[in-house]
Amino acid sequence: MTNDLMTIRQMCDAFDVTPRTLRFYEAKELLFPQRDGTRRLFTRRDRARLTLILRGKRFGFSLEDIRQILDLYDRDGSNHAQTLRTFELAQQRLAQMEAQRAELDVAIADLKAELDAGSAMIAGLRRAAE
Amino acid sequence: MTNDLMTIRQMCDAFDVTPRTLRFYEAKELLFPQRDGTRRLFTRRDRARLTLILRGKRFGFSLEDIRQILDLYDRDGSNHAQTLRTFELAQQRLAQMEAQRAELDVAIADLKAELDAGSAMIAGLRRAAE
DNA sequence: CGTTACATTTACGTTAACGTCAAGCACTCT
DNA sequence: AGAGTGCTTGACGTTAACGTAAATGTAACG
Repeated sequence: MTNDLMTIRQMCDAFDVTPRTLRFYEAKELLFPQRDGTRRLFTRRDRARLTLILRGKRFGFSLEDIRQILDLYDRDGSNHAQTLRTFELAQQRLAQMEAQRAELDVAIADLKAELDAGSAMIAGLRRAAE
Repeated sequence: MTNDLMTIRQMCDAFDVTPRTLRFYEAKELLFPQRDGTRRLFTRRDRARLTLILRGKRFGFSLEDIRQILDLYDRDGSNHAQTLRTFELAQQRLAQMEAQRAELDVAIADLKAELDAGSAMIAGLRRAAE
């Protein structure tokens, strides 16, 4: 079986992050590796948390958002209200992302239109430059 | 007819930007207002440029990108190669935006899936918190 | 002339998520 | 002992696009 404790390098290789990132996450209290003297040893719990952190980032959550969510469960892993809170955050984030996509769609459509229209944009630039 | 020269406040009202923004754009050499003593007076040319700047921002261009494009036409308003260059930049930006939208679509789909699947994410968070 | 209302320059502050040194300890191999 | 490798803790640097505050000017109104 895989050793339960991993060095910083093993973590970096396994999750494709830099040592700086792991130390940064520890400083931000997202991870809590054990110590062997001065060296960090990451536990199964750290790996589970890191997995969630990276997933959260893919969803566009900030590290601070993620830390808060993780903390909710640190302090009370069985509170149903906390679970609901997490759902709410996820829903909010989803709404944000969809709004962002909508804006992006408009911008893409506009830009395409200008390119297709025979360079209205270019003409505009000409005028702006005199 | 509208006065050809506008004060900073008239510009702010007309374009919905702050004075700081206009001064910032001048510092970045995107605008070149005239002076009445110490005060700025924005010309028709400045207004045309600002319109393009704001349009460029909607498309996600950085101010530096915009400045470069504008400069191309400042230095040579009739060079066909410059026009092509602008097209290229626009096309690149379009490709970026579409890639970004694709990523966003994946993230949205993933997040929806986790929410719909009966909180796989929540379960993961529980485990990560122990 | 005093106040009000805008204007100006200068310059530090903000935000996120790390990057990039610098200096030094700990172990191992030879 | 010396060399090499890897880990550690600081601590400042980076990026974009302004925000914000301080000190000052000046134009018009009454």
